[in-house]
Amino acid sequence: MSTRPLRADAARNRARVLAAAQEAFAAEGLAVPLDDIARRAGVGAGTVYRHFPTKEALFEAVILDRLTRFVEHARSLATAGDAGAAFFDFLRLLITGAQSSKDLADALAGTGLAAPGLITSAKQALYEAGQTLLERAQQAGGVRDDVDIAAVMALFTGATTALLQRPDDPALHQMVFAVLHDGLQPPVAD
Amino acid sequence: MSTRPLRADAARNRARVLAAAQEAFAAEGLAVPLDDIARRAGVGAGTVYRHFPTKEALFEAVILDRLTRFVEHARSLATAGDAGAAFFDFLRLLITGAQSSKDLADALAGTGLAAPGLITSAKQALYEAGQTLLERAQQAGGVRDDVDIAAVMALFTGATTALLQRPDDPALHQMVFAVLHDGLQPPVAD
Amino acid sequence: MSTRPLRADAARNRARVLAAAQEAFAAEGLAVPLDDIARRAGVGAGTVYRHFPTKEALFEAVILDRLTRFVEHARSLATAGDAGAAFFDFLRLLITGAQSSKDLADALAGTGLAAPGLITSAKQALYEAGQTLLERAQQAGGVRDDVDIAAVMALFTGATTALLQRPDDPALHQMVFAVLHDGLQPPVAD
Amino acid sequence: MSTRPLRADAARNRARVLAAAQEAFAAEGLAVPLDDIARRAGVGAGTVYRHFPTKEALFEAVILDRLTRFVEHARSLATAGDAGAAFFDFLRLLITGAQSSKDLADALAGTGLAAPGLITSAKQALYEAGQTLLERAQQAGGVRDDVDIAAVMALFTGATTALLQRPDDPALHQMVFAVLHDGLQPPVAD
DNA sequence: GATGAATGAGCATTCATTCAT
DNA sequence: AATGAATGAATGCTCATTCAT
Repeated sequence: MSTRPLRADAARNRARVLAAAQEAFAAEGLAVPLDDIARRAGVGAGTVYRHFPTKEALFEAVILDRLTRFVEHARSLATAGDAGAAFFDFLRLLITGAQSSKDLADALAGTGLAAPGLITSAKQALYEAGQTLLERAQQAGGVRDDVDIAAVMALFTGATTALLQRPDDPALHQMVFAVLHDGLQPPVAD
Repeated sequence: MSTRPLRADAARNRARVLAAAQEAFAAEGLAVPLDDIARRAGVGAGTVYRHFPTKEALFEAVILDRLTRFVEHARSLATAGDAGAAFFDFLRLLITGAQSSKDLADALAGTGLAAPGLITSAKQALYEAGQTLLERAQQAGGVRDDVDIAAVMALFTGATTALLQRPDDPALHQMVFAVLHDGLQPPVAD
Repeated sequence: MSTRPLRADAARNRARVLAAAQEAFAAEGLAVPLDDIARRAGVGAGTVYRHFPTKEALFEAVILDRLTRFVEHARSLATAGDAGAAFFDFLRLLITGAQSSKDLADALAGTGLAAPGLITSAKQALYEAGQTLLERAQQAGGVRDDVDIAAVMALFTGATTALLQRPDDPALHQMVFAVLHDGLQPPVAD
Repeated sequence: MSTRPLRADAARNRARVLAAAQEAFAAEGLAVPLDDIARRAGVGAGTVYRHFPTKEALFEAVILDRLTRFVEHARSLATAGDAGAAFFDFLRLLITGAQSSKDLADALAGTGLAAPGLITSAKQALYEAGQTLLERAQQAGGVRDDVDIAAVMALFTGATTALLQRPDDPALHQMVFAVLHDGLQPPVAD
């Protein structure tokens, strides 16, 4: 009749699986065998399936977790004083964050499998948060008016994917970011 | 009208296999089962292997074919009158061409499997051709001086990857290209 | 009475696979498709691979199992009173045992694929055990001095291979053994 | 209307295929791909099939060719003066000849595929020729009476198979032959 | 709930045989 | 007759998913 930590155990296992999957997907992409993830998590394959009905669902959960944090961060930037700076902070965050994870880059770029509904929603949320920042920046004159959030995301997720191949080249990253930054400036009034 | 091989022209079959592989790889990436490619080509699996000793070799041939055309085109631009325009023509070509092919985008971005030697060489050739155009453009004052060809390729292959998801949105492509174009301009002397 | 796995005892399945492989290899050599072995064992192909990472590993295990028993038997003969009799017991054992198994005959004769390391070691152990018996028999005057264990093994594994084709002819076996037995006697002192 | 060497060409091709197959089978056994044989022979795969309806038929022809020569040799020994010496010459021939050819050893030992009819007949012929030699030797007191040709063949084809693994060890061959030779002697009358 | 063994469809690749040229 | 391209069944092996314990 004692309160055995059943629920706690389950929750802990779920977390461990998620963490292991994050690592594994980030390192090797969707191709990593599910058994590997289970082993990394220190659980049986069956346990993974108890928490996630499908490998794809696990992938979804991993991405969702990451995207949610991005969205939160983006929202927290929405009230910053300097709208232009906030927008570029967001973009830099995007590049930095995705750089360490092949999976996220894939998900954002739409590469890989067809994105399940939840991921699409989360991307949608991210776009909306980004759009808020973009609009504020545009109104503040920090960003040219003739771009929308889709274009911005395409530019940055694309760059992220490309930079993922050269993780140890900060000069390259700097150049890429500089071009994007300058290209997003409003035209010089003459 | 039947799909059976009417005349066993080896060359024709090779071409059909290559074409089928191009389609298939473009549509689904390296993951397409080789049997599917064979079926699309209307040949047996063995025939694919007669022409390409390995699935990877087939992929290589497909990419090589595309890359070679790019390189040729790039080289033909090297003598154009307006160096800046030639450079941006090249970039537009890159985006347009890669847009229809996940495989090429992957290959250029370095995503997917480790690129076999020939592809690496072809990429090298493409970089060199691009570099020539870039340098001429920079000397002509059409492009900022502080970027190198690696950065440019990262920006454009990345954008290509991202745009691949939205093939039917010319406005988006236009915006993306505009940002990259403007971002590559030399700083305005004031 | 059904062939489906009633209780998923891994050990039992492993044993069934091993037994099936023994039969199959004995009957048809290394050429048996692994699926056939799986079918004989009443398991899926994947199960075979769970227990043996490779077809070759399975073969190795089968041979190893047999060889080990031979070695044990040979060693147990090393302390017998009559050294000559012990030696010929060993040889008879070899013929009898290998008779039912093309695979063992192959392995001993070195036919078939290159023997993996473990088999080579086990053969080495068998040779050593045989050598002990041979030397004792030679010292006791039961066997001619001008043969070594390699020659003896060549004679007996060879005979085994040949007799394998006529498993139901005890008279033939008897003749063969008699010739070998007499040929191994020391020269008659006159 | 000239007499083009059609027949001659065909015959030459057949011979080349046979020679190539002999080499290939001797070196690698039945496992050698038919295309390799065709390439070695400098003809197309189709040409091989024009002369031999089946890979197995080609194998059969190769073996038959070898066996026939053995039979001829054996028959030529049947009239030799020293019946015992003739018999042992035959046996030595067997060992020497088969030693260079995995395929023949296989065929004689009955290893490999089920022997097609023709091979069985040729083996039969070889047995008969051997039996003649054996009987003459037994009558001359050169060989023990209680063995038949089947036993002798088992002993020698077996030894051949085993020795095939150690082609560069003449001392070993010598020992093996010595044991068989002595074992075949008639018992010493005391 | 957790475990990890079992399943079996799926994939790249080989090769004997056929057939268009 | 010869060629060698095409065929397609077969094989070893992987891995997402299920299920007995």
